[in-house]
Amino acid sequence: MSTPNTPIYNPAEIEPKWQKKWDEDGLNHSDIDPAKPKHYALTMLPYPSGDLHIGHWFAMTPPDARARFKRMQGYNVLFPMGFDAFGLPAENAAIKNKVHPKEWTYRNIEKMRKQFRSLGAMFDWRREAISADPEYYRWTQWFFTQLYNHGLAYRKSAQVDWCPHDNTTLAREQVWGEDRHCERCGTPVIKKNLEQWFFKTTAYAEQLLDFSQIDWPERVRTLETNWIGRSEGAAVIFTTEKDDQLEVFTTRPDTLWGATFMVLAPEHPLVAKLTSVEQKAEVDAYIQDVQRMSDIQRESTDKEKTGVFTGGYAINPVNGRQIPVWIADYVLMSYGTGAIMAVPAHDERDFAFAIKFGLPILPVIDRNDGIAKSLVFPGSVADGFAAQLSDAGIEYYAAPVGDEGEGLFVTLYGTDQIEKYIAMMRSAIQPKNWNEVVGAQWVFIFSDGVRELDSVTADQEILAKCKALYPAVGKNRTTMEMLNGLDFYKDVLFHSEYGTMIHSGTFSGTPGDIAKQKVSKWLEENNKGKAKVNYRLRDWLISRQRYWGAPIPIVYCPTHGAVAVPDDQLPVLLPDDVEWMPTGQSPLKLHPTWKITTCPTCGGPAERETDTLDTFMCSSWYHLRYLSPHYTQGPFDPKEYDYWMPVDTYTGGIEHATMHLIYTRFFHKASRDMGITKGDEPMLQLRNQGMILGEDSEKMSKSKGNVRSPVDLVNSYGADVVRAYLIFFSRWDQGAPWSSGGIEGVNRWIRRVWVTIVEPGPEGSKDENAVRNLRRKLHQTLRSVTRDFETFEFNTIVSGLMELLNDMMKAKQQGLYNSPAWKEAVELFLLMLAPVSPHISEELWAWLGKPYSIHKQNWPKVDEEAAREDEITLVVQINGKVRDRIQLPAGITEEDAKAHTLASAAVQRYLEGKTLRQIIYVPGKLINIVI
RNA sequence: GCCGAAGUGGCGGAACAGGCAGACGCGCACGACUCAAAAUCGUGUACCCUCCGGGUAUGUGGGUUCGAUUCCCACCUUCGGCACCA
Repeated sequence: MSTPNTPIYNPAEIEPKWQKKWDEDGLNHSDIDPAKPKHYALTMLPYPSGDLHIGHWFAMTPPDARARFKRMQGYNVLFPMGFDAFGLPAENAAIKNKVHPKEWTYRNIEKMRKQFRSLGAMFDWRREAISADPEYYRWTQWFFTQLYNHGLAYRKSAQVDWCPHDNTTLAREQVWGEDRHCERCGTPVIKKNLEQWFFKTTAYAEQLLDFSQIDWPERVRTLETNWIGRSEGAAVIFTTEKDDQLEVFTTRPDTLWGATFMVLAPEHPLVAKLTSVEQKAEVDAYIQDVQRMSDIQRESTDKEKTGVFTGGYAINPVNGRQIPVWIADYVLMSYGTGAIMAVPAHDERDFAFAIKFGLPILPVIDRNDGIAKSLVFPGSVADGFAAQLSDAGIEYYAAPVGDEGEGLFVTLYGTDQIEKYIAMMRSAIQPKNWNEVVGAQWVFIFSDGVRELDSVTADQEILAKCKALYPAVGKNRTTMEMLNGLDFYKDVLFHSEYGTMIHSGTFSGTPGDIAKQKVSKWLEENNKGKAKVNYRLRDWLISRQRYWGAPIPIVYCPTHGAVAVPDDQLPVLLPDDVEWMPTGQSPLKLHPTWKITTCPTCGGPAERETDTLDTFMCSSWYHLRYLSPHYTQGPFDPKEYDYWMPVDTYTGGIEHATMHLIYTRFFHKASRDMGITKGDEPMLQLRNQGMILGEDSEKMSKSKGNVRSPVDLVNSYGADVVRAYLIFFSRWDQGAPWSSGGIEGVNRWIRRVWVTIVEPGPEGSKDENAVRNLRRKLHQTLRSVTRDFETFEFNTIVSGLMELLNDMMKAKQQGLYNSPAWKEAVELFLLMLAPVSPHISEELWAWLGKPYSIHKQNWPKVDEEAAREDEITLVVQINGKVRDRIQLPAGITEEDAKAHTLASAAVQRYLEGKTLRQIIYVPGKLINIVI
């Protein structure tokens, strides 16, 4: 009940009041102060899309609270904010609403800035950076010319991903999902051949895999590691009949002797030269087919293998064997060399291809397990195969598989027979009907013994051995399935990495663990290849065929080619007077005069590059621009850099793991090598927030009508309540669906905080126990809140404060109001609340008559004496089950504790008639009696 | 298919060296206040039983241990990423 003297909580009044005062006083300014340790807290900058949504607030509020906590701990904290202001949505809005992108963008920035202020965040707006400002993109362009001059930016014609909706190319990182869609608009991309600019991110692949100097979440490190996709293997040089060198990359140089054919990507430059006259028509037709196919069709894994023989042959450098060269779309021009040696016996894809086209399969790795030395392809072709074996003079033992002759089980005994078999496979004769095989009956070849089998099912010994070796195969499968199943085959052959080499000339018998190195070494010594590491990571495509971005600072001169615009002519300004044509073409290209310029080298007539830079380039260095957003002598003031960098904590969404976070580390490392930045890493610690969903557990979207506007929430509850709720309602790293009931609970709590502190209560109690209890809870809470701020466990900060307030309310009822312990509790409570809900804590701090500002106060220290428990609740277990709880003094000795326990009535009851075996005592916590 | 993360009440979640499972909040039920409602305050709230008391519970099944949400193994489910990468 309010008395006339107690103020009423009115966030609508106090929040703007304090925001204004903090602004006027420059409370949130961060300036270099060598006397203090620095803390650079960075949070990913938003794109100015229109309004701040609840996701922005969820992303920013806990880091803001943590930055405030760090400041109270005595750090000089830099917590800046800015806008990633170039990008497609502005341009789409321009086309749709006939507003200039610049106007649209800056209007949104104005709006969002205001919304940020109502959140009560501690951003130092003097350090705001906007990537679309010429004073910003001048230096984005400068970075480009630096990279260009150091050979890290280059231009090439390549098949690139093109979004037909947004009319621009995309980096590989911006193409998502199974259907290869545009990260922004969801349209499936198509391939185009275009001259584009790239950054050599691949040159840093190895360094990007090294996370030893940074504390980043495992999840992000894994995503990046997979994305970079390091493969160790060897480059092997085959030669063609026409003496061209044909390099392949393989991770399995130990299987070189098993290469029975070669496959090139249809786009491979040697295809035309290799193709024989007879095969030309077929090859051309296939290449046309492939080009017509979309990426999705082509790269679908379940698609049946297609390909054609070129008519050409390549020579295997390890044994001089001629193998046929095929082309197939499962080999990608963009990885490795666009050519592979095919080892169907030990590679699943090659196997499928060989089966389909009747190419030989030659096992060269032994499993060393005494069962399946080698095993080969199908047959509903059993008869033909058997006849072939006989024709080749091979001795074999055969048994039919199944009751109705579904297949043939073949055993070869001894190396001589196997060699003959291999020779047969090498010869070009193959059963004509192999590619008509439908069923999957496998023919097994064993070399460890002779057996005549009546039927496979009868051979219990083999079955038992198989079961022991491959328990997964034996389970729930009939013998037929087991012998026929591809699983079994895969297990035996494709996972034979560490098997001994066989049928490999002088290398036969090489143990699996050293096979790869040994072959690689031999290749290198004989100039036929070398050990090589390959990465899935591609160079970063940075050209965008759009207007609203930083122009690529390049001029094309007929005599000097691509010339970087000199530093003193930067920025290359975007022209404002542009028109949008319905063709979707970049207005820069259509601008009548803008691209006409002179060559910086010779002064002759030249043309500007009309593509703009990927906006991810702007955001790769924004953390540096914050340091000195108006600096004109360089991208940043070195004095500021030396003080603030590197970023201590970086927060943002996980969706940037394979885009921005890779780019910005690349940028930093490349800049370091160009002498611009220092150290190996830009951001030491990274933490990711989860996502807030709508109340229906769906992603918030306007079309679903489940969007919560933070502005409305602030209007109804005040920023302090919204902040506390965002911190409290879920684990920050996970996110959760929004709950309109949940925020009511926090609203009640904030109001209770106000009332508990502001309204008087009964005074004068001398209850020492009550004082002790209050102080203990207070300092225990301080300890846990401090720890939780450090470790980003935000939700338990608020729940801890809730528990403390509950105890304070109890203490107030007990008559502690206005006592020294009460005053201490109120003071520390407000200090702990200050980072979470900065306005109400400032208001109550002032109401208490304390010096302005609460945010400049030091974070309190835990009084360990007060936090100490002086009584413990000893949990008494009997055989691990809780049977009793005993209150005992905290310092009690083990002996006394045991004596007390055994004396308790509850324990006595259980002990009756039982033998006591053992007593386990955990000091201060628990006693377990084993009987 | 490969890589990774996560499974705890009706819900969000807590349990921070292997030691009381379910803190805190939402929701719900009952009560106080009120003519009434809202607000506020109080009490209760995992499940089962024979309700004194006992039993079962942290995705499932095993294991280690005096003792497991926590460690180990296998499996199931969900989510995220990659996907013919040689």
